[in-house]
Amino acid sequence: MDYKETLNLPRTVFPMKGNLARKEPEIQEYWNDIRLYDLILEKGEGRPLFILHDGPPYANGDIHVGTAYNKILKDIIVKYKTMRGFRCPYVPGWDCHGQPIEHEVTKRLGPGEDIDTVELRGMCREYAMEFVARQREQFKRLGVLGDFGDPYLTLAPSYEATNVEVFGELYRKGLIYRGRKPIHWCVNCRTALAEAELEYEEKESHSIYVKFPMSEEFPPLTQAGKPVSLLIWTTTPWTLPANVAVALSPRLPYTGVDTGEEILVMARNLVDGVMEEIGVGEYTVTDRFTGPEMEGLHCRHPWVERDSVVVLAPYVTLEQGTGCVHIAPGHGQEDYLTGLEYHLPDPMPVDDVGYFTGEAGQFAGMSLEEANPEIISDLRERGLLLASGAVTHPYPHCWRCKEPVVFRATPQWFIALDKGEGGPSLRLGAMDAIKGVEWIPDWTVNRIGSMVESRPDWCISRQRSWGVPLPVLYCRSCGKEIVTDETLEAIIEMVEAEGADAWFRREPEEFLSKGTACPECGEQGFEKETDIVDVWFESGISHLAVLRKREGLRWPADLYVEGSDQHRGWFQSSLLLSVGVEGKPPFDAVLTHGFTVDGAGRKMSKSLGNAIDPREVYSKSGADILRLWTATTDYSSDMPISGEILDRNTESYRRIRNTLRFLIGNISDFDPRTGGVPTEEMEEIDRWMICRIQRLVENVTSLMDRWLFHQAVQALHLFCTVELSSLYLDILKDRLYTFPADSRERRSVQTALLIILEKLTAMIAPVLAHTAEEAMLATPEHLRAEKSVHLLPWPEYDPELVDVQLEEKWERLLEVREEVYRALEEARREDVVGTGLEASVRVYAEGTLLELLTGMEEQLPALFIVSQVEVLDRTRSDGQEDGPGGVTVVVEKAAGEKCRRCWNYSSTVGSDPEQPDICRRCVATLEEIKR
RNA sequence: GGGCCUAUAGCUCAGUAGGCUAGAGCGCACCCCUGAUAAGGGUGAGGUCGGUGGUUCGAGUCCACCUAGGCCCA
Repeated sequence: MDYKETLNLPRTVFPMKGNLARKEPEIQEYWNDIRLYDLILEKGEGRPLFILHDGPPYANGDIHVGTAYNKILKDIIVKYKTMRGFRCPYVPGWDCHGQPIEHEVTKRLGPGEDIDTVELRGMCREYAMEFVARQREQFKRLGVLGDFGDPYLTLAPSYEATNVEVFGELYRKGLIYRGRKPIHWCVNCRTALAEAELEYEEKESHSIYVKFPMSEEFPPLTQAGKPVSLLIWTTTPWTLPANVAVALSPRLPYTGVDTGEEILVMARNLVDGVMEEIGVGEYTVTDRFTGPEMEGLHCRHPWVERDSVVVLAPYVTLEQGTGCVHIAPGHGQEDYLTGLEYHLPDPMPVDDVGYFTGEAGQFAGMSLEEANPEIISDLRERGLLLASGAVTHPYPHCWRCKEPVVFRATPQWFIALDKGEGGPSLRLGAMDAIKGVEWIPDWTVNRIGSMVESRPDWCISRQRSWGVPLPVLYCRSCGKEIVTDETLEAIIEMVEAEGADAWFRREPEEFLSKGTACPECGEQGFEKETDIVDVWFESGISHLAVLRKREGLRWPADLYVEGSDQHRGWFQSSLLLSVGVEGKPPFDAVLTHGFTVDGAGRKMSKSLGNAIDPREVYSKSGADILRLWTATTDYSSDMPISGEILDRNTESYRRIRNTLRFLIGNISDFDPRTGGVPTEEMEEIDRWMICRIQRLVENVTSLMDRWLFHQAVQALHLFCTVELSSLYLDILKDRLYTFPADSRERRSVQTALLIILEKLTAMIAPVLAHTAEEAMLATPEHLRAEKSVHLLPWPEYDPELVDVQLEEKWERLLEVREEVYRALEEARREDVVGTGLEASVRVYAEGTLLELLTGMEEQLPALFIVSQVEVLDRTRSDGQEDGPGGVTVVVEKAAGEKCRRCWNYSSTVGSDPEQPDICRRCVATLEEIKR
């Protein structure tokens, strides 16, 4: 007879192999069919809100592993909070405007293709929407749940209009002003260029050494009675008209060099090289001094009637030049910053097309190229030129026309960080707001704090087409800026109705009531600002445009979750704009995660070839593998990912999956309503497991609440591996398989297994979103509480079910079990036994342990998974050496024959002549089954 | 160059207010099982806690410096 037929072996449709690549899309389709996202929100009606406000990724390119990480992490949090009883509407967003898209579209158009702004914007919109659509599908494929049918887009008219509202609000509060800032400018294309639009190529430039004569006393040098000059070196003579200062290093040593007739100031370590360059062989080095000693002294501009002041700048180095750097705040980024620091004037004598204006005096009307030699010869005539030559160096060129670009200050709009009209400045307000926010991990508060503390005013102008216009009109005749409630209202209304295109399509007068005259000069002609607003401004208002304006949401958000680069980016722009408008931060908590790096901790890059493509992972291994990786990785620093790391995660995944499979398979014939066993009537080990699962719930919940997802998942995995698979489930097999299906002993296990299955499935659901769902759908229908695992509540910890005494007792039993296994392994190696069931075990113990074991003697064979166990008093036995753990274990071949049914060895095998190859217990079981 | 951060077995992580021979799981090696079977069980080998110096009776844990790496800035 084939006794296998008489066993209760596990049965399930839940396959061992996940085949996630195929299965996950089916599950997602199921979610779609049952409208899961809506169902969850409906179920959450009336519950407290938890708002995780999504930071908008840029609508360009496909998702990479960092984006995937971010979205999955958010999804895990949303799913967890949902299960914990919150209503969590999640509205994904996209950042749709900006230079990279405009650049890409312009590039596709080809060179020299000048098209109308509105037409260009249309193409950009199309481009952005294409990537929104692509990324949306990719995010959904990761298992992310949210309002993907109606995401927020920064190009939506009402969103665009919010920019104008916020600009108006800040303008009214006096936080916005017009200033100047240098940008890369192509005089040929008459356009501003972003860093990405520059191509660095070798260029031959002038190389000149110029004297700036001191106009006041500096005793260490001037006491000699000779003229003293600072010696500068530059490759751009045309920037000299805009010179206002000479910068020295705050650290390096300087010296005066006496040529006989005069004294030249330069960095001490550069003297030899410089003197050779200017062709002076005989000289003496005089006093040594430092930059700070000269700070604030004045020199004369070579020809303009103004002084040039001595300042200090950290970027002055010994790499080239003289250690004295000519500063023209309108012509360089570093110069500009120094200008801000010292409140220097910023003359800008160069116009849009690269010609000097009247401000350049004698050089007015010349192009920069024409002016260069003129300036040099003028310097020579004045005796200020010490050397003139040529130098070849990398220089930025325009990506379109390939011509060299210039650095040129233009009027731009700024948000003032330090202006406070009747209140604290934006900076102080933001610093204060930071204190009221929970920063996760906690040290990130320092990072955002120091950044806000030290950042310069925020330049919000961009010389671009693809974005939201700065809503400013100017008087055509006097240049007066016009920003009034009236103009703002008109602009907001039109942008709401037609999108920001309205600004580019309409005439300036359409934003003014008829007959409006300039309040300054009384004229009536106006023009529009052509700059658009910085995209960081746009995304920084998302909390207002989305949380405030959308139904069902709430301002401020509970949580923002982004990568660490957003301390400079979105976290900060959102904070500043929120403090500016509302006086409060837009979030209660901010969780920052690190960046993804490869297995060696290095950043991912195409050239290194170490990048992992999330799309490849989900289409080969499954999104749940990526989700598991996300959850098991500590986000507080860099998050490594590599083939090996994914492999390890896949292993963990299989363990969890198979554990679920075993649980599901063994409750297929169980219905708790008819077969459930009350906890107090359960077998002791089953009660113990009920206790363990409570501990697990407590632990995992606490870790999740403290944002320690990786530890929570580790705890779940450990539970599956250690407590279930290698211990409990292994022990149970005999009871589950060989006992009568409806016996109390078997129903007791099944009751426990079902409880464990339910809790486990629920707790993995936020992470293994698909697998948990699949597991739920694989359980018998009458056991399912909901249509989807994501509609379930999070398991509640019940301290009533924790029995500390029971735990202590079992802890000791498990220690003994370990000793038994060590002895069994020894016996196996000596060929005494193969499987544990071939063994009979004698355990020698003493004291309380002996008492404990004697009391459990009946159950020990099951616990050790051996056929026979005898507990003996060690103190009464001779020759038994002390074993570790307080016990000594002796293994022998089990007595009797192997039962063909339950595989235990027993001397009762053969006692029933009709069934000679099974044990007495199995004979009885078969009798019962027959009935 | 500056600010913030990271560095514990091949991989992912624990290491509580400095205190016994530094832990776990995975992987690996070897063995068992074949009634969770492209599964399951067992035993075991892996770490000078990035390096150097210091504080201390005692440091993975505190301090300084260095190295490597990450983000941001220059």
